[in-house]
Amino acid sequence: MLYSQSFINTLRSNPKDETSINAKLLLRGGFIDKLMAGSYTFLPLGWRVYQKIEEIVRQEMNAIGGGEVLMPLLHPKDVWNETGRWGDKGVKEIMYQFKSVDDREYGLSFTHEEIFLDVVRKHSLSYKNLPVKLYHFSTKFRNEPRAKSGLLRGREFIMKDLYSLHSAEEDLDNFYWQVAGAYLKIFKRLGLENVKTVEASGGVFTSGHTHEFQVIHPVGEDTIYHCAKCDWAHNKEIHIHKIGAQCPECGGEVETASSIEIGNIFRFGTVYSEKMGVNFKNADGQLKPAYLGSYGIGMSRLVGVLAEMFNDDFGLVWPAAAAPFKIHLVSLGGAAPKAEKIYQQIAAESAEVLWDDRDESPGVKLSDADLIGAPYRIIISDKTLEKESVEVKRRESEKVEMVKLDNIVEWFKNI
RNA sequence: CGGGGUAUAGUAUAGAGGCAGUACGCGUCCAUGGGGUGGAUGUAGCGGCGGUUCGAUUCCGCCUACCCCGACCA
Repeated sequence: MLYSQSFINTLRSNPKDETSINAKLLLRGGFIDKLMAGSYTFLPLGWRVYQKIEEIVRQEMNAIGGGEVLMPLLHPKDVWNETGRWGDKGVKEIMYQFKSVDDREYGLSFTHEEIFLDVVRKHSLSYKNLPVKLYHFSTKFRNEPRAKSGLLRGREFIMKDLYSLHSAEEDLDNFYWQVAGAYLKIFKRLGLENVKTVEASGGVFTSGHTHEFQVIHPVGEDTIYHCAKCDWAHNKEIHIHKIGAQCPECGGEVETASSIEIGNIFRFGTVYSEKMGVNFKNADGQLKPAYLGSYGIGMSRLVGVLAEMFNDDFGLVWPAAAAPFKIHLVSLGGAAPKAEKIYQQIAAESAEVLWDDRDESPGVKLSDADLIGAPYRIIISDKTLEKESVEVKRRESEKVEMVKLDNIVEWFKNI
């Protein structure tokens, strides 16, 4: 992609009204734009990052048998009344509900259990049809009392939510842990190594215990208690042990940490199915309520989390899997014609190259490259051309490497 | 929702009860060409409503928006 044609506008100074690292860097780098508190536009760079993450999540959801769909965001009151959630105090606090000019009442989606159940119950289900596993990427609206921290807590954000319906509790349990495994795989692919699977309460969603996926980070809003030795972890809400106490699993020491929640999984059992009449025929021909699970990942929040975690004094340092471009090609001085050739050669192999073709000073181009944070920077200049070479540098490293012009395409094939 | 803070150009910032300034950005021109290069020139601004005043962007009040702490939290 050509820089000059890409609507990339970096800022020289930090925005005065943002203090969170992710908001500062993403705004400065031209990844996002703020409409209002908790509501951001993803600009071309930011959307590329989002799409990288989305594709990874999609692959892992498909791998566990999920079918991708897209459910509506505008919901009629009636379906929410069936579960009794429309009038629920906790729900009313976060759900945007309103009356239209036609005097009918609507709500904006903050989750999709009701809609998913409504979709599946319209078909005669037998145990042979189950499980059903559907997921989608879509906007969630939540009237947060306080939006904050850039992309970490918005009033409108993108979530991946997966819903599953089962004929037996054990089947739900199995799938529940299968999703947990897929989630850890996703986070690992994104470069998030130390994600804790934390036992927690279900908030407005369920009275049973659930599991959250938490990244340990100082800006986190959550507090978790986790074992220093094994995988045991509890959310503060349900935690009854003291710091320094022994882990109930392995006897190791319990530590506390701030963390950011990036995913959450729920087992609802048959509660909502009973309320909404979501039944299936078992092998004996009897109608039984189906078992529901739901599983979320905060997609847009994940962009913020990565920005928050992967940066330095000069800008973002994207993990390879989420970087908007793999290669940031900078041409200096009279090297533009050669740069164009290289650009075309690399672009022919993959679209993952951004060529800064602007007529700007070296300092501007190099600073912007740091700010944008692609994993590899290639410089081609009169100086490097004297050696028939380009300079290659990894974003997180100081070291530069000279690579012969003739070998550059091959070089990138092998990384 | 409670507490604290802020509001001047696209961005970041000065400023005074009486013509609003600087830097960056953006436009044009010249020079330059490996870490936000130098010079010339142009462009664009006091969040809203009300009060005090001859006169308010400045003082006062209210509102709104944004940020932070707390409460809350798929």
